[in-house]
Amino acid sequence: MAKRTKIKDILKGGFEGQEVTVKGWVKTFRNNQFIALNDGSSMSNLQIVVDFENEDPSKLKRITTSAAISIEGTVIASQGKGQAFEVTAKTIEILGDSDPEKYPLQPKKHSLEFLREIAHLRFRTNTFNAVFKIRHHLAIAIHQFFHEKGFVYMHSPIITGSDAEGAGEMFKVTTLPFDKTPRTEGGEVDFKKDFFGKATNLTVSGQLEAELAALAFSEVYTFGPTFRAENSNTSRHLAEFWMIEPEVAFADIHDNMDLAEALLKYTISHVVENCPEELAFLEQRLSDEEKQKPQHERSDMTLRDKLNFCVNNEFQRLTYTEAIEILKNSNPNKKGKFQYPINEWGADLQSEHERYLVEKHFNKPVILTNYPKEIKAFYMRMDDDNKTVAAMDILFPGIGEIVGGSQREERLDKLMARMDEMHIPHHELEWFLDTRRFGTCPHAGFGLGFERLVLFVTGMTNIRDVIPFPRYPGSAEF
RNA sequence: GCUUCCAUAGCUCAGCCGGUUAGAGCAUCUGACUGUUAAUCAGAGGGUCCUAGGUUCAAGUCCUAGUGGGAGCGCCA
Repeated sequence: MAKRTKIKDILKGGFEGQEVTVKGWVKTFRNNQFIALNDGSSMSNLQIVVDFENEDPSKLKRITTSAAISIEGTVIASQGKGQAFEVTAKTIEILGDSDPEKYPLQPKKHSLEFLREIAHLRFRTNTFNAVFKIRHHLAIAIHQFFHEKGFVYMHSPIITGSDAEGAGEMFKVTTLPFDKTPRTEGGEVDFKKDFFGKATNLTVSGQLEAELAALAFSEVYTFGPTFRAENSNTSRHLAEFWMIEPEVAFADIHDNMDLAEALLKYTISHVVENCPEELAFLEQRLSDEEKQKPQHERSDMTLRDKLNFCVNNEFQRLTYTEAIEILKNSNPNKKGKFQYPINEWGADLQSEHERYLVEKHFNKPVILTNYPKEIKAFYMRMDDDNKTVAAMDILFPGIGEIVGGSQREERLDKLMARMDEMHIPHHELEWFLDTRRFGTCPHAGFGLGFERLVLFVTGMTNIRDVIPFPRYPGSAEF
């Protein structure tokens, strides 16, 4: 095949006067003369100038929106105003036709809901080009951050034999036939006959496995798909999502907060530096959206303002107890504006409370720590007061909880006592308890929801629009 | 799972108090134009008004149920 020059490189300059071959998909074909060509290397299109008077009219008719074409031609300084360079076509080859009567995308704004229904084609839009480029850069930045710090990237299993991870409903993994499942004498499903010889599920968290590795490598992280079979119907939950879970030995909750804050700032500023074109586009998109909203709901910060603000300011750290005091004395609580009024210590915080703290009271990312033990998981380290645990949640404006983590309970007796209180059978987790038997040490970690980070950085509002093929209740298309 | 809003052309939407043959912009097709920038201009085609019941002389419009979608809530990352 003829060597292809990427459109991104041509637009950068330095090709003037050269013969090139470019390939891509037609965005628009104007005036029977100008092709806007895109190959995905850049959000910007390359203008191809066609000598229509000397070109086969039947071929010109096949240059339709989203047709794949190959052009040989010369790079010249553009005679038009919209771009610095363009290519005058010498030969045009149609690689793949696109029937304009049937192709659903037009050169105009489409609703995100419509594009979600044609997720296989939405990659060809500017918005999703930008979103998935940023998603890529965030993933790379995460690996880079941990690699530079000497963390070991650990692959935790996707199929798990443990049903005690405690992070929600799980998807069953089985090869047993549904119509005639083998039964034990007691009438229960006999999982001894199943593929793994036991009941298995898709993982809801790689944390417990990451802890095992952390107590050997000191610093590890996982980054992989995670599954929750919850019937969650919101703009920030998915049934299949990607999660980053670092786990660090010889670290306490403060080290944990420092790590999470540094990770978020590093990845966000990586995107600010490396994706200026994509951010500029999404910023414009967002401000157009905001113009549709009533005045009081509009944000006075642009997307890049928000990102820079987040990078340049300390996250607000406070304890659950302090947060309850603020909420108790807040105007909306006094005026009865909260759907769930805050009366006493111990109440679980609702999203209206989190939003008040983050978006109204502090107006910046907030790290909440030391929650009551009753509303947190069994593995979190008990504080000296025996009432709270060393948990930490990071709350972001517009997103809510983006990180959930804790210092882990490293003391065997205390850990087992908590398991008993929460009715978690020890035999399921003997392997986990072994880490507390053989060289236990203080350690901490957290889970970062990757799509929630992508949501924040792109300024998108529905999590289904920041993962290529979203899975949620009632939907597993493509 | 709960609350609430929505469903009319390929897309985005209008359609008044229930009353004639359901409209617009964009897209598509035909023609014109030929340095355009979501090109422009002229014309044409395009409808199971989500589905099923019901009320009524008459339903896109009102009622009930279902389906699908959005937003909010819960579960959480």
